[in-house]
Amino acid sequence: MKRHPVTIKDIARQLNVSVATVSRALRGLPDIHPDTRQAVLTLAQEWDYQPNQLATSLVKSRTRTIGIIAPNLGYYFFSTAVHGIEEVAYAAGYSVLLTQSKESYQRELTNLQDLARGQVDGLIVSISRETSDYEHFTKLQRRGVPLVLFDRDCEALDVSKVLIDNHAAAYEATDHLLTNGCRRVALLAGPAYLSLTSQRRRGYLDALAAHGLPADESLVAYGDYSQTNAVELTHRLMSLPNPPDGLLALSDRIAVGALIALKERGVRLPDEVALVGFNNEPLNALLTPSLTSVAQPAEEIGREAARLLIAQLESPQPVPPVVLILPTYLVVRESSQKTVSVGLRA
Amino acid sequence: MKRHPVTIKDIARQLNVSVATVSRALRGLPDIHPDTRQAVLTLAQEWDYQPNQLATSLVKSRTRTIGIIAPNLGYYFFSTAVHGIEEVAYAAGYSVLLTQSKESYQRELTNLQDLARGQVDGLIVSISRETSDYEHFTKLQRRGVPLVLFDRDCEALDVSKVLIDNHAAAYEATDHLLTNGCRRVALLAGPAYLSLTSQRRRGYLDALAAHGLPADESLVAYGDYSQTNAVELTHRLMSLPNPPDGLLALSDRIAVGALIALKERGVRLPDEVALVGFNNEPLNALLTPSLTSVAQPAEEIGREAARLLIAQLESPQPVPPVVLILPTYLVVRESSQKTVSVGLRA
DNA sequence: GTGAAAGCGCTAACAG
DNA sequence: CTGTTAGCGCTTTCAC
Repeated sequence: MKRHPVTIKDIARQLNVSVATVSRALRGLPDIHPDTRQAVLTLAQEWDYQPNQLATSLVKSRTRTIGIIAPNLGYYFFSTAVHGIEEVAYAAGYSVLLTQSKESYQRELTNLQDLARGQVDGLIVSISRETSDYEHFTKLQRRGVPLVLFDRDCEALDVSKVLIDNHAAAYEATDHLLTNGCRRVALLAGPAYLSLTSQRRRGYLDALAAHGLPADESLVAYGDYSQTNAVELTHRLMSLPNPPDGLLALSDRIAVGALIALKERGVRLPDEVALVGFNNEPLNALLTPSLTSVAQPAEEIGREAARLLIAQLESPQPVPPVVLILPTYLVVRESSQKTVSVGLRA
Repeated sequence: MKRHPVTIKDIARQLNVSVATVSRALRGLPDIHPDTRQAVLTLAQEWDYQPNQLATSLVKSRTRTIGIIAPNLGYYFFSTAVHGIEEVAYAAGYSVLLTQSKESYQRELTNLQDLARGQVDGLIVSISRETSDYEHFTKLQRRGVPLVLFDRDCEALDVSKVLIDNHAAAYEATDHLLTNGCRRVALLAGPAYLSLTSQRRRGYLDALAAHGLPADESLVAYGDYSQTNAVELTHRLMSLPNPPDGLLALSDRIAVGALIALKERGVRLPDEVALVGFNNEPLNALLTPSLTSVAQPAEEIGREAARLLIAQLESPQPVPPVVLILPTYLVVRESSQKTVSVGLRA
C-alpha cells in the first residue's frame, strides 16, 4: 500500500484553513495569527510533514543546490577539494550534489545532463582527462547555467576557474632536484596533448635552462597516468645509455610506478636517483623512501570555487569570469634528498 | 538578462500545436503523425531543449534517482562500492546522487533530509560511526522511502542490507596469524560500542580458543580509528610485560598506525610482530613491509545494494527485507609471514 | 492524431 | 490576518 506523503493541502484541510496560510505558517512569514501558526506547526510536526523540494524548486526556478563533477572522488585531491566546496556551500545554505566522471567523457556528459535538467543552479567541474570536445560546456553556458572550473583547465572555456600555476610548480620541483645534486632530470608526464602536461613541461625545461643544462627530449616520457605504464617508462629511461639521476613524476601514482621500477632494478633512492611526485597524497609519507611531492591547496581550491559560483548565483547581473591561480608548495621528504644533502635552494 | 530555458510550451507555440502533442512527440509515444514528430524533434534539437526534470518528477512522483550517503568517499572501500552502485543504477536507467557524512551524525541527518525531500526514490546508506540515534531512518521507512544499508549495520533497522561476515573475517585473520607462528595476538579495535567491533572481537576470541589459547583482555585495545590513536595504543601494547607477537588491526589506517609505532620502537616486522589489517586499501601493497589485509568485495557489495534497492523500487508490492552476507578473503602479504614461513592453514 | 483541461505540491500576487 | 487565483513545466485522461 502506498500512502502518499503528507502535503500542505492535507494540513490545510485538517485545520480548515487555506494552503496559502499553511505555507506562510511553515515558512515563518509575518502576518499570521500566532494560534494559526502554532496549530500548523504542531500538526506538521505530528504528521512528520516534509516540504516537497521539487515543487518549491519548480515554482522558484532555483534549487539552492550546486552540482559537482569530479574525475574521481577516490583521489585525495578531489575528495579534499570537495570537502572545501561543501564547507562553503553549506554555510551559504546550498546543498551539494556529487558525481564522478571516472575520467570518462561519456560519464561526464551524462552527469552534466542529469544535473543540468533543473536539478542544480550551477556547476563546479574538473574536466575528465578523456574530454577533448567541450561543446557540452559551451551549451550549458549558452543556457545561462553558471559554471566554475577547478584544477583541470580548458582554455577554450571563458568561465571562472580556480587553478594552480603548473609552470611554477614544475619549475620549483625541478629546481629542487637540481639543487639537491641531480644532473640529469627526466620527466615522467601524462599524455602530451593535455595543456597541464605542456605547462609543466615548460616549467621543467625552464628550470633546466636556469641551471645551464641542456634540454634532452629523450628524457621526457609521456604516458597515460597509470601505474603500470609508469613502471615501464621508468625502466625505459633507466636503460638509456646515459640514464637520469633525478625523476619528476607528474602525479604521485606515476611516482609510485617509478618507485616500483627502481626497486626492481635495485637502484638506490634517493642517492642514485632522486624522485619527486605531484599531488601530495597521504600515502606518500608512508612509502619507503617517503616521497617528496608538489602539494596543492586542495581544500582552499574547493572553497574558492564554491565562493566564485555562489557569487555568480546570487548576483543580479552577470559576473565577469575570474581566474584564480593558487600557489603550490613542495613537501620535501626522503625521496629527493641525496645523502650529501644541500639545503633547499642553498 | 536572464533568458528562460526553452520549454515544451515554447515549442508548441512555435509549431502551432498543443503542449500535449509536443510532449508525446518528445517521448516517442505512438499515435502521432510522423511529420509532426519530426518537426518537434528538429526544433527541440535546434533550440537545445532540455526537459525539466523537476516538473516531470513532480507529476510522476518519482525521480528515477537514488541517493547515497557514505561516510567518506575518500576511502577506497566506499569509492569502490559507489562505483558498483553506479554501474547497476545506470544500467537500470537511474541516476545517482552522492553525499558523504564524513562520519558526522549531523551531516548524515542533513544529507538524509535533503535527499528525502522528493529528490530521490530510495536511499543506499552506510551509517556514520558517530550515529547512535536511528530515528531519522525509521521515520524514512514510515514515510515509505525504500532504504538499503551496506557495510555498516544497525540491528534495530529492519531493512535490506548488504554486509560481510565480521565474525568469520576476524576469525580467519586471527587464525592466519596463529598458524603463522604467533602465540600472543592482540586486537587493535575501534570503539567498543560498535556492533562491528564486538562481532569481530568474537571472531578473534573464537579463533584463539580454537587454537587452545586463553583470551587475555589486556590484549584488546579499543580506539577511535585514528592513526595517531593507533600509534599510541600500539606503544601501550608493546610496553606490556608480556607484549604481543601478532596484531590484528580492524582497519588499514589502524594498521598503518601500528606500523609506525613498531618502526619507532625498532621492532622487526613480521618476525618479531606480525600484522594484519582490514579493508585492503591499495596503499597496503606499497608499504614496507607490504600489509596483509582482510579484503571485502566492495564493488560487489555496491552492486548488490543497488540491485536490492531497485528491486524494491520497481516492485508493485512491498518487498520483504533481504540481508546479504558477502564473503571476505584474506590478502596475504609480507607483514604477516614470519621468516620460518608455514603455509596458510598448513 | 490532436487539443483542452486538470493536476503534481508549492509560492506569489491581490483582494478583502 | 486569511482566502482566492494563477502558474512553475510537464503528464495524463478524455473528448473530438
